[in-house]
Parts: sequence; structure tokens; C-alpha cells
Amino acid sequence: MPGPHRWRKRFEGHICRWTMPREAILDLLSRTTKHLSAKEIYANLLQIYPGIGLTTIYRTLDLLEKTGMIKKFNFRQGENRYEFAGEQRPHHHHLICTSCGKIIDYSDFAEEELELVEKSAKQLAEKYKFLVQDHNIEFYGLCQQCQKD
Amino acid sequence: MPGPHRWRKRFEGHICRWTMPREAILDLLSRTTKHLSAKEIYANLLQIYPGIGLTTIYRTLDLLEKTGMIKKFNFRQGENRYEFAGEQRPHHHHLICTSCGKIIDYSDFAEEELELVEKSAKQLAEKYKFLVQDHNIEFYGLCQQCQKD
DNA sequence: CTGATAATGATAATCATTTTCAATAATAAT
DNA sequence: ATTATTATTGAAAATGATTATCATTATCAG
Repeated sequence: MPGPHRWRKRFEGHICRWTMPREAILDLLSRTTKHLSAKEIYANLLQIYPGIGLTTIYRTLDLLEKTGMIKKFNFRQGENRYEFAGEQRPHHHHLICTSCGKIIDYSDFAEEELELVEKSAKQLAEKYKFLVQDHNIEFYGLCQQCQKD
Repeated sequence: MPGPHRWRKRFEGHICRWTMPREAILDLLSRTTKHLSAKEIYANLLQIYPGIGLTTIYRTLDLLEKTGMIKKFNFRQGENRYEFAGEQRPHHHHLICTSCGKIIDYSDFAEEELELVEKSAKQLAEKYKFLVQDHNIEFYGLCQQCQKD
């Protein structure tokens, strides 16, 4: 379903209107494999949507995150980064280069990981009475380029 | 080795002097099982060390982290939290309650986790030429109390 | 004991993110 | 289509955590 209202259905049930900034932000995130920050999204959109406000970017990102259409990440870089969460994108985690900030998605070991996570969630629920709703696994280190430097 | 210079040896090799604020901060962190923020540490220490500055807290936390004596965590709460990293404390990860912010340490599944992490690190190094130096696993959800509310 | 200089702490500055609020625009009802 | 309602926007100011500046102080080698 191409066109300006491609994502509209996902909003039904949420109290909100479909607007150009929302379309533009979601569209941008759906097209890139990068993990953009609010400022980067702002810089990108200014070109095709002069006049858009950084405040709106932040508000929209919050909203999109609540609807589950995007995911928010903190990679210890001082600013949050966002990632489109469509069905096309498989479950994955991240390798973060602590030197240059490069982020690599990986979805290897998905089965073993899922197994461990589910087992953990179950037993943690029993032992600590904790209801697991989300998990995060990430590796920090050096990317190929930064290992040379 | 009790006394004011208990931790001094760990600093050897690092260009720094052993001072009261450093002793006080490290001592506080070594005594608590909580994950304190800079401001919480500040509030705590003001009682036994009036005149200590928040700036010094931040600087010292950075230093202690670099020496590996403490660990820094971002639990998506807007402020970083710190944890003592002595040998007494086993390798563990965290359950974070998204409602009240409570943090629970757990060290269950250490073997399976270590196995998965090591296997992952090895294969990620091959496939992505990424040198893994650190990893983070955390579960977000609701603690017992917040499940009731 | 003393000098070199690392460390401190008050203050100001940064930087990401939020809040405020008047103006605007999306949608429902007419 | 037109209008009324009110969610959304964007500019500007506020916030809150963290960092930089810099004159003063304190550690520790000699």
C-alpha cells in the first residue's frame, strides 16, 4: 500500500491523527537500516520538510515507540537511537563499537538465544516474581576498522 | 586490609592520588548492594563528608570505572547508576522494573549464558570481524509489587 | 618540611530531552 | 463542501544530567 497513508492503520485504536511529520518520520525510519538519533532524523527531514520542528520529532518518536512501530535504544552514546520495527526486520541485537560508534545488527544464534531468554523469563518469574516484558542483549567492543587504529 | 587505604593498591599504575572523596565513594559503593546514581551518592556522602562536591562525584566515578573497580549502567531511567565490581560480587545481570525502577540482581543461568556469550563472541568475531570486549543482558518488566497495581 | 602538581569544588556551560502555549491543521459533524 | 472541535505543531524557554573552567587546596615524593 504505497502513498501517504501507508501506515495509518497501525494507528487505529490510538488517539491520534495522521499527519505529515508522522508520515515523514516513520517513512524515513522504514527506509533506512541505520539507527538514527532524533537530531539525525531532524537533519534528514529538514531537506524534504523545511519547517519541521525538533520538538515534533521527539514527540512523534515517543508516540511511535508506544505503538510499537519503532524501538528506542541507548547505546551509551549520550543520545537515544531509533529503529523501525516492522515484520520485515527480524528479531536481532546489536554490536556497538565503543570507538567509532558503529552499530552492527546481528541475528545469529536466534534459536539458542530465544531458548535461554524464555527459560530465564520463566524461572525469573518464579524465583523473583518478576514479569519479563522485554529483554536486551548487546555486545560492546571494536569494529574491524577500529581494531587497526 | 581495613582502614582508609584499603583500596589503594588498585590504583597503582593509574596516575592519581588517594584522596578522601575517592575513598568515601568507593567505600559507599562497596557497602551497598544498591545501584546508586551520582546524585544519590552525593546525598549519602554529604552526611559523612559535608562539603564534598557533585563534580567530584562524577569525576571520581569516571575514574573508578576506568580502573574497573565499579561498573556503570544505564537502565533507561535518565541517569546512570553505579555498582561496585569487587571479586566478591559474582557475574550477574539485572531485572529492571519499568514501573517503579526497582533493580534486581540475578546470577542464575550463569553457565548457559556464559556458554552462549562465548560462542557468540567467537562467531561474531569471525563473521563481522568484531572484537567483543563487554556484553550486557537485561530484562525489563514488572516487579512483584507493580504487577498488583 | 616543602615544592610540584594532581585533585577539589563552586560556578558556568553543554547537550539531550521536555514543557509551555499560542497558532495551525486534521477530522467529524453539519 | 463548510465549519467546529480539538489534536498537533513549532518556537522558545525550562529541565536535568553531565562536563568544562579555573582559582584554591591537599597529596605525596624528595
